[in-house]
This record gives sequence, structure tokens and C-alpha cells, in this order.
Amino acid sequence: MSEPRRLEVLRAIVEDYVHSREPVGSKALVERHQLGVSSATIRNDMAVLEEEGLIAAPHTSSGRIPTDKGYRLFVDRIAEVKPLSGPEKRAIQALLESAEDLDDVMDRTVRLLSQLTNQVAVVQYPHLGKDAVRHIEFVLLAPVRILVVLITTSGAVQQRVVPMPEAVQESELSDLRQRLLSSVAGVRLGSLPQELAAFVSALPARSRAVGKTLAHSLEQLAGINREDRMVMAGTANLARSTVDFPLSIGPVLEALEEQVVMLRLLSEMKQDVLGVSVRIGRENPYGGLAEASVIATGYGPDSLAKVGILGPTRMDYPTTMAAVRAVARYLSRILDDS
Amino acid sequence: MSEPRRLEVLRAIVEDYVHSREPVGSKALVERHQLGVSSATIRNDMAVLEEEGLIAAPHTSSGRIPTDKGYRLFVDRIAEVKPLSGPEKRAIQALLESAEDLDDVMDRTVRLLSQLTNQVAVVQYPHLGKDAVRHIEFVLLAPVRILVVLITTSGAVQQRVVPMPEAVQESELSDLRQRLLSSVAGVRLGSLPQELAAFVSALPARSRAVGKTLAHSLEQLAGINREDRMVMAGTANLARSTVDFPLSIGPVLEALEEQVVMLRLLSEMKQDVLGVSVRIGRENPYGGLAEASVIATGYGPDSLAKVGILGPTRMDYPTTMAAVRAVARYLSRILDDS
DNA sequence: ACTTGGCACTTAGGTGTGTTGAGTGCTAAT
DNA sequence: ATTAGCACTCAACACACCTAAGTGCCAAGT
Repeated sequence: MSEPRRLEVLRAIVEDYVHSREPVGSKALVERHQLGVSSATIRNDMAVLEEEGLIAAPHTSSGRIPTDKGYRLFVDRIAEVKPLSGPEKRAIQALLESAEDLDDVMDRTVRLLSQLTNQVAVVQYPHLGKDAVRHIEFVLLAPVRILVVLITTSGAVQQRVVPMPEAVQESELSDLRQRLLSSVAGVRLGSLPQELAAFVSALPARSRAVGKTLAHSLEQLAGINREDRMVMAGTANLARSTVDFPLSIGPVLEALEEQVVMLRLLSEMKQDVLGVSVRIGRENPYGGLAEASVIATGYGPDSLAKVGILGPTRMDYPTTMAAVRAVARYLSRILDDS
Repeated sequence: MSEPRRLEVLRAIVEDYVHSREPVGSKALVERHQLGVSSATIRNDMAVLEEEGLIAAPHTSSGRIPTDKGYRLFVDRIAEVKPLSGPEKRAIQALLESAEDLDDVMDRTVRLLSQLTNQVAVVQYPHLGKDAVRHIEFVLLAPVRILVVLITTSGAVQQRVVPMPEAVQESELSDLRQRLLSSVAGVRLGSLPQELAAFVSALPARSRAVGKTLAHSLEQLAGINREDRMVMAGTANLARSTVDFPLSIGPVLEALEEQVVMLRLLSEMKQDVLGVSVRIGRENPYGGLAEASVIATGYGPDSLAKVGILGPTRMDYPTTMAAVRAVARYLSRILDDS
């Protein structure tokens, strides 16, 4: 009863189950794989695997299906990542390269990934953490309404219309802008609040009120974390892959809608296997995802922002992991270029 | 066999079916409604209604369910809009008023509507059609990369990083900006291309290349139709209301993902009943929505942009129509104020 | 000219009983 | 440690039966 063979049996069970959606029995196993032993031997192995909690039988005397723990072992120790095909790679590159702006890149990426994996794809917007102030613009829409625009070193633009406490003159505004910009240009967004406070306290009483309001709005703009946004695509795949148990689709859709939940989930994922991180079934902190798996990985300079997919625990992990990793790489490359 | 009573019977069938999800028979009808006649009479009425194609029986001897045509008549001639409750109205107002910017308003609106109706809610971004150029900004990110920002009269900001054909000086750029702005400030987005063409042809050869690139990018920015964007929420409601026939949820999710499909659908909806427009089942041009209904209405100055919901044909039309109409009104009001 | 009670008829769905087939666990032999 | 053999289990299917809800229609009542 060799250990390597038991792992081989587990692998065979996982692969067969993923592709047939049905509990797999000892006899079917020896027929479909060259294991070189009889079904009785496999039965013994399966008994051990079941004792270890790696597989389970839905009812007495039926085939076995992998447990979360079984998938976990499969992913950690057995699965080899299947590289994408050449045409697939070229298609990815072509599609992403022709994107027009960040929104477009995100949109294309998420659609691409969902098509590639036949799962729900999720992409978090890149972090702004290390960005600094590059430019500030104030546009006088009305005497008491100003459009405040903040542009960061990576070219991200945040804007907002802000009501003023008193009427403002065009000249006064451009003066304020000049002084503000010269005191915060190049300052990291993270340290912006301090710099702004210093600036405000140095203001002459005459322009204090307006200056304070503007500084405050800039602080808010800097506080908008782009990484709190995400895009999603492929929810229709959920319906397809879950035809059997439509019960579970509701909670999953709910989780997907609660972007907060998804974002927390993504940010909690640490790199684990082969640069890709996998959460299987009940390993997910959120109850609604008890029968779902999440595969994600970081992208961009610090791999901080995440890209990933969500699907039923019964999924083709090797191929899906490969797709996620590949898309993350191309995404990093595209963002570097632009 | 009076006509008014037949309509009353249809109404009763629709109401009972919507709330019980089960085919409704003659006996149950007379018990639950005060129709003042016996079940046999109702049976006769039902036979006529069936002949007219307003109701149908799933199998030979079971109760009847309304057909698309039956719902249509119900909506057109019978339903009275049920006004929202006072607390509901106040909640809507409070929620929308505390929104921070346009994205926030859209997001809150769509979530609110989906909660209110227990359906999938969809909101199209407001049109920019009548907007004019208010402000232009060029930011030199690198000698050959410029961030072009276009601000319109309603405060919408479009921006884009544009590569330049040759290195550009800060002074040259601000000069170009001045001249561009003075020639297109106040110009409607629709007529921007002509004005820009005139501007370009009047340029001195020295700044022709750069000026042309910038003008072209502005033209593109003006061409980004905000109304091509929409937000969506409540897909999880689909799973809940469709527990019985999970078969049909797939196509519906697909339709929802194809924003192009949804946007076309919305823009094709003409106002029909009580200021709200309803598309029932196969009335929808898109096949995937054969078992779904869409209720939508316009909002904003010209009621051009649409807000609406999508749900199973078996839905509570009066209440849902009321919710859609109410939300559209509050949304119009909020956008007017800001 | 409608309405109504009565009645025969239809059918989905629930329940009970075999039957089958895939699969298991165990034991004894290799 | 492996294997053949065998008894056993159980979901799934098929078949038969029954019931409840519902219909359509007819003849009698208003």
C-alpha cells in the first residue's frame, strides 16, 4: 500500500470527478487509468484516503468525491500547471494591448479571464499607494461651486465638485492653486494630510475659509482608494456550472454583489502555490462561498492588486490556475508600458 | 357573461398567481375573492379568457396561469399603481441626498431599486448630449505624453493620456490650451468636431502636429457617450425568484452581462402606461429574456436616460411599477439640484 | 340569456413495491 | 501487499395505484 500510489489515486479521482461530475468508483478508475493494480487494491487505498478525510462517499456504497481537503492536497502537491496554448497567449496579448485606457484594460481583462476559465472573473483596480501629487486643478463652475481635480504621478485622475463657503474669484482661485501645488507637488498621497494641514495653518486669514475647504476636498480625493473598486464578469457561467444545485447560486451571487466582501477576500489571499493563491470551499471566510473556490494572484509592481476567478469547488484547478497566472502577467506588463 | 367580470377574473388570476406561484383554479378563485358567482360561472369565464389567449393551462386539467398577453392587458387596463409608503419615500430621499458624486448617486440608486423591488435593477448614466465645453486642461506627464482633460457644463470630466508625435514644451502647451479653449469654450459637444477642424486648419505649421493630436483626442473625449454606461445590482434576486426553473437564469444573466443588449433594450422603451414602460416576456426583442419582463422609465431633464428593473414575467407589476416611477422621480430631482 | 349544481373525466404528484447496477467492505487465498 | 470472490447496500428507475384539484359539459333553474 504505497503512499505514492495513493496520491496517484487521489489525483485520478479528482480529475475524473471534475470532468464527469459524478462520484467515481474503484472499477471505473482502473479502467480509465493505467494504475497497474486491481480494483480491490484501489478500494483499499480509497478506504485509507477516506480515513484521512481526503475523499468522501455521498452515501454508503457509491463512488467517492474529493473533499475540500482532498482538493487542497491535489492543488498543493499534485497538480502541474498546464501552460496555455500559443494561440491563446497571442489572443490575450492582442486583446489587452489594444485597450484605450485603464477602465478599458480592466474591462477587457475581466471578460477575457471569464471566457478563458468559464468562471466568474474578478479584477481589483490597481493601488495608488505609492503615487504622489502631480497636478492640481480648480475649475470655477459657479461662484460657490468648484470642480477640484487631483492628478497623480501614475496618471490617475480623481475629481469632485465641491461647494464653497463663500464666493470665490477666478484670480484668488488660481493664486491658491499655485501656492497649494508648489507646497504639495511630489508629495505622496499618504503624507498629503500633514502637508495640507501645514499649508492651511500658514494661510492668511483672508483666504482661510476657502483654502481650508479646498485642502479638505483634496485630502478626500487622495483618500479615495482606487483599490476599493473592482470589476466582474461571467456571472452567467455560474448558472451553467451549477445546473445541478441551483440552491447554492443565490449566496454566491450575493457575495459577488457585496463588493466589500469580495475585496476583503481578495486582499486576504496570500501567494501560495506557484505564485497563485487558492481558497477551496470552506476555507473561504465567507459562508456563502462554502461550495465555491477562489483562485487569485497579485499583479502590478507590488502584486498588491488582485485578479482572480470564482467557481464551484469542482473545477479544473490546473488549467484555471494557469489562466489566472497568465492573465496577471500580461496585465502587469500592459500596465507597466502605459 | 359580462365583460367587466371577465376582466375582474383575469385580475384575480394574475394577483393570485403572482403571489402563490401556482396555477389558479376556479374554486380557489371564488373562495379568495368576492366575485358573487359560483365556480362554474368562473369556469365559463375562464374558458373565454383562454380562447382570447389571455390565460393558459399548463396541462389539461390544472388551474390557469396568465400568458404574456394576459399580463399585458392586466398592466394596460386593470392595474392601479400602488403608491409607496411614507417611510419608504423618506428612506429613498435620505439615501439619495447623502450621495457624494454622480457615481455614488448611480450606485445608491441601483441598489435601492433592487432592494425595493426584489429584482435586478439597472440604471443608465445620464446623457451628455446638450453639454458644452466648459474647460480644457493639458497636463505634461512626460515630454511626449500628455493628459488631456475635458470638462463639460454639467461638470462631467473625461480624461485620457495621449502620446504626442514630438516633444512638447510646457509653454507651447499652455499657449495651445489658451487658444483651443477660447475657440471651443461653450461649444456643444455635438458640434465640437467642426470647430476643432477649423481650429486645426488655422494653426501655424510649427504647432500643427501637436495641435492636431490634441484636437483629435478632445474629439474622442467628447465622443465618449456617458449614456453607454450603466450600473446593475440585485442579480442575486434572480436566483431567488427563479428557484423553480433555474434553466432560464443562464440566458438572463448573459443578457445582463451584455451591456450593449441591455442599453439597446432600455433605449427602445417608449413611455407607455402611467409614465412607465413595460416589456413583458416575448415582447422583449432579445430571446434570452423570453421569460422576463422589463419595467423602465426615463429620468432627468428629457427623460432620455433610463432606470428600470428586470424580473420574471410573474412579478407584482403594480408595486414594481410604482417603485420604478418613484425612484426615477427622486433621481431626477437629485440630479437637478446638484 | 345567464347562472349553477352535478358529474364524468383528466392528470400531476405522492406512495408503495420490485428490480437493477454500481459500488463497497471483508475474507481467504496468493 | 495484492487480489478474487462474495455478500451486502443503496440510489435510481419503473410500475402500479391512489388522491386531490381541476376541467368541460349538460341539464335544470332563474
